Amino acid sequence: MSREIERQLEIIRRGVVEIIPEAELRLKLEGALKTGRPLRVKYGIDPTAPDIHLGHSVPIRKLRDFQELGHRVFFLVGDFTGRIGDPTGRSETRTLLDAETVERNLRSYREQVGRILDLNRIEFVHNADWLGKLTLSDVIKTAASFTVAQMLEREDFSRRYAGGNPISLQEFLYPLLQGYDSVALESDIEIGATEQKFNLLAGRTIQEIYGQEKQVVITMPILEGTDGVRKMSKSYGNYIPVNAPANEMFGKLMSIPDAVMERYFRCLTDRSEAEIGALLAGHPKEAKERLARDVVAFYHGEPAAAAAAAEFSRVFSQGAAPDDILTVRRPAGQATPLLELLVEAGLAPSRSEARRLIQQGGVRVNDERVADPGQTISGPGEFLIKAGKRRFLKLIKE
RNA sequence: GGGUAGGUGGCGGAGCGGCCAAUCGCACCAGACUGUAAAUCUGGCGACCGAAAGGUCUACGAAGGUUCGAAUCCUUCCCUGCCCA
Repeated sequence: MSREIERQLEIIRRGVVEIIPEAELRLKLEGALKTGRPLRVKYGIDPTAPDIHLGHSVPIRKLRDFQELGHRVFFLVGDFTGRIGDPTGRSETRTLLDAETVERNLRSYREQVGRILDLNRIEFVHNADWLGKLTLSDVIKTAASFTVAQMLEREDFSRRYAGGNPISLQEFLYPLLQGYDSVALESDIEIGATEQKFNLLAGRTIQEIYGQEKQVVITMPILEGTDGVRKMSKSYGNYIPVNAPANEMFGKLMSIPDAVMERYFRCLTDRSEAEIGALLAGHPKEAKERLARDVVAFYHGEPAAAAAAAEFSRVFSQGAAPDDILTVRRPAGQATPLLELLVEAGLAPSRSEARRLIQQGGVRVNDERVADPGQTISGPGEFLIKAGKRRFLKLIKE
């Protein structure tokens, strides 16, 4: 039995930042094994952000570990707390989402998360079910367990406070409510990114006031985005969606700086430390290709990953056009103005931009650089238009 | 409630009557270099017209006003920080 516990602990420890406290986790695992009652693992999600990217996949992959170890994974949909908005610094009061929107977001969420773990073994719960029923006395009881000074320990609060930026009082409620969720769920373990640490720990405090056994907190690293510097986030534009097509996912993975390859291996693949070490000791490009293939294979399967790798090498190493390329047909009888074509096909956002692109030598037609923004294309025939490094268009004049 | 400082482009942050579509930094785009990297260098970076020079329109919290002319002055309103209660 202790061997089984060690086995589970080893899997759980992999890739985590902190387990608070690990001794309690061991006890909980022992209890679960003894009674045959699996642990309840909580993970909170925000119903306003249905775009799941590889950064989100880090904690979700950890949930997958728990799922495979036979524990119960709960996805807690923050449909109530979503009204408050997690204090991320740029928070503003969010408009209340109607049930329909929450439902639609959740469907999209499920579809995406289903790419990472088994949906049939996940329980989705909504915190509006209980938070909406709390009385003012309940809220006061919960609020009494924290002081303002404790709240201000939270990094984003202290930073904003020190910087003279606004902190809305309701933001203080967020960790309290998230903590209460743990009470309602009788959570044994809560998983979140390191930036969630304060909120996760609040769960322990609040469970204690309600006389429950405290949850164990597991924090997961925050993955850098494709810029290699800032955290992966949709608003920074440095993210890789989990539902990105294989080729796109591969390309984006290849664009990360070498320095974060190690992080990506650890957070996104199942490679062992020894394997990672060996790969990093070799040629960086090969290591990065391995990384990209591993990750793409996880989401799209090995054949698709191999195809993406081949396509990548063809398009970018050799500068050839990709397979599936946007194609536009125009009558051969009249000259097609290149400027308009670029905008209409979405290769440039505006005519001004398209003009700039041409003036800067960023546009090629059949591999020949275009110098004149007034250039037109006359047919008949096929023309391969390339804008910048990775935007292609095929024009057929017929 | 009183005092005081502010609200400028995706962000930070200059400007404080005309030379401002707005210095600069970040982000972003293109070119060079390369391992499609990253770093670096060069150029660009509101929209529309133009080969270009240049022109037109929309923008500096909101609405009015003063002026030949306002991001810059005045009035009202909205929002925020700080200090005092």
